[in-house]
Amino acid sequence: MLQNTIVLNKKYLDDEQLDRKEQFEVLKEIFDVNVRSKEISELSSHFAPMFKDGHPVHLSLLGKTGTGKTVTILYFLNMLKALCAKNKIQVKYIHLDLSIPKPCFRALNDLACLLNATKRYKRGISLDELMSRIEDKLKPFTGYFILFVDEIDHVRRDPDSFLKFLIRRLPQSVRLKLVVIFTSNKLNWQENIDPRIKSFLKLNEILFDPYNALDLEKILSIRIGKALDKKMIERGVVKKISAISSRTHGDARKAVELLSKSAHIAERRGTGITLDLVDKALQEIEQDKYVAMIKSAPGQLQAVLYSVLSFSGTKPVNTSDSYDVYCSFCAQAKTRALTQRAFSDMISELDIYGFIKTRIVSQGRYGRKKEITTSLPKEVSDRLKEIILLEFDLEILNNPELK
DNA sequence: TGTCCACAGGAAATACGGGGGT
DNA sequence: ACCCCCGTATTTCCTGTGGACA
Repeated sequence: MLQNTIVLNKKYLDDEQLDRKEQFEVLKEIFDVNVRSKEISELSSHFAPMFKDGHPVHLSLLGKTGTGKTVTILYFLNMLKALCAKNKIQVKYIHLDLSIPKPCFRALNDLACLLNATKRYKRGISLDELMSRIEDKLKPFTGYFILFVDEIDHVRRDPDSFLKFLIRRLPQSVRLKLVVIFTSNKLNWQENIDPRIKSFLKLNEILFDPYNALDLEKILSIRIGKALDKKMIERGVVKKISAISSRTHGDARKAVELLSKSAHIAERRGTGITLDLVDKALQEIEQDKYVAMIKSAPGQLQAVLYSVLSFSGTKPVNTSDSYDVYCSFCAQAKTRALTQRAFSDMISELDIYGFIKTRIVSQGRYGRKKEITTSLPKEVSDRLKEIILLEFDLEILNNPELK
């Protein structure tokens, strides 16, 4: 009845804390209840030729974040590996994780590192050199080589040469049978690649739909079984979380996060998880997102946000007015102020992140301006302002603009 | 219809900073 | 330690724009 009885094993609420083996255990349970079974069977038939000495073409997995692309394929590859071992088929797979955007050089370097072909370089070695080292490392190998490139569209700066290497150069210089699995959340990621490479790229596509409420319910139930005390959860909570999540994003990770947050709030309050708490958790997650984002943002962006937010009230502000405020903020914070041009870029960035909304309005004779409105609830914006002041080590700040 | 406001936003130039080579 | 190179951040310069106003 006392607090701390809700969460029994909190690491099962956060994948980061699970080691590989535990992750696979969870996955196995999930797949055992027929979640993603359609995709798994598509995968199976795609790789089936391997058992008849055939050569599957490359594969592209498409779907939004949190639809389980990575997880599913890792699970599948693991099974495949076991199956191959049983059938004496040589196979090796590598998971190249590009979830953090990186240039072609880094991507290749990462790949080389995964193969133990080189050490990690910042630069100072040519792309060509990297490629040859990778090739050399793979030359002795003759079986199937499955390269899982996660988030292919994150290769910035010259993605073509990266693909060219994988699709054209590598297969020609080694004897192994290469199967590349691409992952992307952009359905059209292939559209802007060099047509010459594209014509070489024969691929099969598998689409991952967002999870529906039923799937999410299954996934959540498994987590609950592992992590929480069921008795402390009000009836309908799982259904509610699943419904909200499937409606808004269909992202399993976020659904688990919502569950986790609800549990934490409940624990803090010493109550069970109720339906109301779920709403509360939802709100808090939203708020945390903004806070985390602004904390990790560069100082200039924080300053810009502060100056915009300091126009309390809902009336729109234009760029030059907020720029003035920004300048005085910088003066007090002893920071150098950016140009108006750069300031305007910051504003657009804040718009993209959703801190503010902007709209270009023409006032005819009186010029064109960008109207800025904040879309954040007051409490969030107050919280953000507080944090920014803290970051700048400014305790009190009188708002000179509000005279 | 033409003018002209007050800024938006593109392009090129320049400053900066960190890492590798020597 | 010193210099060079490269990627990124910021500045400088500039062209473009919708519509009220005359």
